[in-house]
Amino acid sequence: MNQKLPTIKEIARRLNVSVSTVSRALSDHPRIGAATRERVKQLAKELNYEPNAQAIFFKQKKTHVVGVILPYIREEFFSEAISGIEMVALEHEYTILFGQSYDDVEKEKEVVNAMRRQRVDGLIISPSKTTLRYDHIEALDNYDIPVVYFDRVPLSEKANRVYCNVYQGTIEMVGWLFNQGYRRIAFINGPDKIAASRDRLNGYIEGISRQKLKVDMQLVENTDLTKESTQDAVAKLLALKQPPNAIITFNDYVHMDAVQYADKQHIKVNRDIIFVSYANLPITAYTANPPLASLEQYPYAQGEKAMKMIIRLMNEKNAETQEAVFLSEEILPTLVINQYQPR
Amino acid sequence: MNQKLPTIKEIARRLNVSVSTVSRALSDHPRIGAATRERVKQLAKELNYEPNAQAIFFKQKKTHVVGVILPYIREEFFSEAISGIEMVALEHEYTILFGQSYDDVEKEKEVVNAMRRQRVDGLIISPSKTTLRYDHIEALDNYDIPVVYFDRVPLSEKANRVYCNVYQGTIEMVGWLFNQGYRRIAFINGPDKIAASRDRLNGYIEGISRQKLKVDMQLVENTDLTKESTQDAVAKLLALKQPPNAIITFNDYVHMDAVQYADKQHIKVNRDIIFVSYANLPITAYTANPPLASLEQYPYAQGEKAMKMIIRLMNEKNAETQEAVFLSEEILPTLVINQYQPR
DNA sequence: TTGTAGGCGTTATCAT
DNA sequence: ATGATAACGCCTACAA
Repeated sequence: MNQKLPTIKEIARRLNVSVSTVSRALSDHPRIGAATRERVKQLAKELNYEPNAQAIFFKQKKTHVVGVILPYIREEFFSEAISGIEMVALEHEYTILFGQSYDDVEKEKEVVNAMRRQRVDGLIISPSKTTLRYDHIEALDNYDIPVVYFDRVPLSEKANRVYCNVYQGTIEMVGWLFNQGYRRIAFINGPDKIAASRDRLNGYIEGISRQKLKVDMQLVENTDLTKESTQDAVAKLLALKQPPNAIITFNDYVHMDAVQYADKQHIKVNRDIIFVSYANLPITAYTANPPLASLEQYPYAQGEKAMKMIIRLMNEKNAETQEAVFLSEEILPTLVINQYQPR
Repeated sequence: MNQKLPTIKEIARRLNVSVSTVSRALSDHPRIGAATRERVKQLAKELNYEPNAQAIFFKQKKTHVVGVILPYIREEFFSEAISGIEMVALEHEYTILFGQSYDDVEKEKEVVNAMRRQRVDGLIISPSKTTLRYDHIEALDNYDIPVVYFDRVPLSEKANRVYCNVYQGTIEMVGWLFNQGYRRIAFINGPDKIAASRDRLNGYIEGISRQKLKVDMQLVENTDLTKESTQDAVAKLLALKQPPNAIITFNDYVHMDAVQYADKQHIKVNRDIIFVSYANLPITAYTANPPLASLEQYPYAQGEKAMKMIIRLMNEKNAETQEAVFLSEEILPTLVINQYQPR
């Protein structure tokens, strides 16, 4: 073929009617003759007519594009999340503009601006771990671009958020460890500025307290999520006069670095010290020492919810309604116990 | 703010000049007075004017959107690849429309059609493993949408392709195994319909032959890439009268399933039988039994090349030039030897 | 029930 | 050097 794509104008010309007639016929407008409607639809089908989405979006001042910014797509958690986003987007005929921040706030700014210039209708973002101020994201408000924070949500409630309640999950996790007989429960938390870490810590403290144990802050370390930092944290815990017999790690990636190091230090992972974690990534099933338990955070479901939320916000924007009401959706995690024999 | 975004029309109104003057001033058109140019640029800056990409693309009949369809983004190989694509896209102000086929040809058709309706300017695709016919993709030719096949390329040369030369890589791999003293080298290949498998097999046969060994097809099994199928293949190899002492697997995911099964069968992985693989995924470093060697295929670089190729094709399309010339780019893989002690 | 015309933001082609 | 106008594809208020 390679001929030009048919337009309503072309159909109108061939049928000797006006473009508006064609437009109405194709959109089943009530005030149109049944006969003409069929003639138009018939020819449209023959010509393989498809409306030009670009033209429609342009006229409507919409792009039907939603920006999605994630730290690292290669992390299974985020690739699952974007799959959930994609699924809902496809159902609603939205398109995903994809970008990574590589956990770098400067890169994040670049990508946010690129998306603004592309006039995305909305943005779903899981901010980088170095993002402490949200100015560059909040600036989108000036452009009427709604934003949904996802998984890594700001502390402030003045934002639309979808996240997993790791606070509750952590309490449950500590309770489970207690019931298994563990009393010296350590925690390798993430960067202390981010909400994900704060929630875990609060859950940990609450969980320990509920078991009438004393919170010992010597058992709490932080990692900036690099391998080196995680290993430092493990080393500090191992060097304690009374080392822990259980270690909770920030997520499965931290877990993998932690147990790799522990293994090198001749610790029998999940026997001398048991390890539990967050995320429950399928890939851990293949690793030498999977976590004995991991908190499933349902990234796919989170992605779906985030996309549904942004769609709702984009529609409300049209309606020009309310005065700064923020949406929030919480997912309850599940503690998944791994069935396997530690070596 | 929340006011409407400024347009050239608005700037023109305020400056009492015509829109065309503004347009020319902003685009540094030669026939424009230096004074007016500065006045316009000044005001544009004050108003934070940004050209409406939608309007420009609409007029140019371009979307500046490139579709990318991958089987599974959660596979590290593909997430690396899309990162390479993203990087080049960003540099050239292209946007990525993202979709997954989940290795299902029907889903792939859906996504391809969705992208066609969105009028992507080009498509980069790594076809699903169940894609045997390419009609639905080739149909894009009728819409003047260039296609670049990526990694999993069709056998036919009548397509634009970016791929890794696993044929050469496999020869090298077999040579390395031979030099290490292994003589019974088995191969668990992928689905035999896809080019990736064909190339590996040819490389294997050539590699074995170059070492003056006899090709024994009993040592060659196939997997459809599911865990079960892979385990069947391992089982068959183990059941041979003369089992192999080295096994090459289709990729690191197949490797992981294979060694997990071998381990259950009380094989000492990488001692009784050594395992080598393709992809060299970082995640394997955390697994119980990483491949002793893995063929690095540089997915990021492949992604970059694919994006550059599609950009070139999209530009040529404009020029309405040549008669079906197909581009092809090949990346040479590297055999990476893992430094670690098998258990 | 159908046609006409204007507009979305921008660029290009004519004029002036 | 600058302005007026048409055009891209579609929709819609208004007119007939």
